[in-house]
Amino acid sequence: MLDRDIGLDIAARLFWERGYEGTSTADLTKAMGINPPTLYSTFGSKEELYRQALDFSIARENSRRSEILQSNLPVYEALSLYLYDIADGDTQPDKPRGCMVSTAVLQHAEENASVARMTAALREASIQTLKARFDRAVEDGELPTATDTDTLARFYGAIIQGMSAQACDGACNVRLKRLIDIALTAWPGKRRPSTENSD
Amino acid sequence: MLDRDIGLDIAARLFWERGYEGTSTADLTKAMGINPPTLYSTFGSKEELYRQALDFSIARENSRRSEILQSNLPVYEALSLYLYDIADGDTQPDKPRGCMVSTAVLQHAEENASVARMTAALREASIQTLKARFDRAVEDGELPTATDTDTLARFYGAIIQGMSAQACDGACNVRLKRLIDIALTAWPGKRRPSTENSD
DNA sequence: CCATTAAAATAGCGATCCCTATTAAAATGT
DNA sequence: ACATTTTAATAGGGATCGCTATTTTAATGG
Repeated sequence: MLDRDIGLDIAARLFWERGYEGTSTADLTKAMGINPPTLYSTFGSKEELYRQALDFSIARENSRRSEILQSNLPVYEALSLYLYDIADGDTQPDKPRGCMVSTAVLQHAEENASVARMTAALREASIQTLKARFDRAVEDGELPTATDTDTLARFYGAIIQGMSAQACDGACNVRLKRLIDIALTAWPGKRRPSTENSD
Repeated sequence: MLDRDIGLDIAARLFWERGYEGTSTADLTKAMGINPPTLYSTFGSKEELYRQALDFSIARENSRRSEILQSNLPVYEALSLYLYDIADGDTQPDKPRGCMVSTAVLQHAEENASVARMTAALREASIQTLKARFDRAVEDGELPTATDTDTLARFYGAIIQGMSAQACDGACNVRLKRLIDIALTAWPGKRRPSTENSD
């Protein structure tokens, strides 16, 4: 029998690269080096395995990223580092491009609607985490009282999703970070350096 | 035999909703009311049909959107209307959510790599169209000479992709437009109204 | 050492995938 | 009206889908 965490790591990587519908149970068992019955006795079903692989991967990333976001840094600095960290995650060498969650299962066959709801809920949770940090910034006087933190969180959520999409299409680390730098000029009260070429 | 354009319209809608991998040829023939051999004699293959359905749909949208973008309006106004039009397209009633191209085939099985390259090329073309408009704005003195128009185009491209993703997750028209309004405050030289709630 | 439990591998279920050879129906020409 | 061409429908091929019953192998207990 295989180690459960190793299996989840292998599954996560396959789902990450090929998506839920693009990954077959044959792909999964082959990559894990197990037989089909082992997959089903260990993880329940393909959908359950996907859920567990997502949880497993998110748990790993979240410790570092929530540390950045919930640190005592000024909210603007924390957001910057958070976005840079995501850009790095989208473009790791020897890893699939983009984010495993941000752009997963957006289109899908009817039979996979519950899987799509799952990833959508994860994306919403990620936006709510951003919003909560922004709300704290308002309380701390770092942002104007009447700031629309919900829209602000959805704006940076859109940036995160856009970065994932562009990373899937081949965009490199540096290109994503240039994009982040523009997104950060939309921060409330920030003065804009007029977006010029450096070369 | 069915009318070719009607067939493409039906196919486009199915692919739009379910994605390439989530749409089967049985779905397509059933929705068009034809038999499998007719599909293959008319459109060649599933992949060819997808390509033709994309071209067909893009041709329809592009006339209006490139009119907006290439009009004599100031570039900032043109961009605003362009983005609003996309937000509307992402949230049409009785149509699938999101954009048929912006977030299509980001993850995929190996066997569908050529389909993914196709949609990636369409996204890149869309970004280059934006960049070309921004370059013209630089020539016309609407933007500083040293503006990094490439990054600026990729930034608004990311917004477009993020909007599509959030529309797939259920975001409404108004929510997307609030998001656009923030994105527009990142426009070079724009003064930022500090992003407050209107209610 | 044998009986019993637990683990792994094989084999294959019914359904569906994309696509096509073959048959049936309809349209056309003289 | 009949032969010919064109179009549509059926049937199904070979492969794969997610998943499981069954068999084989291995580990454990007395």
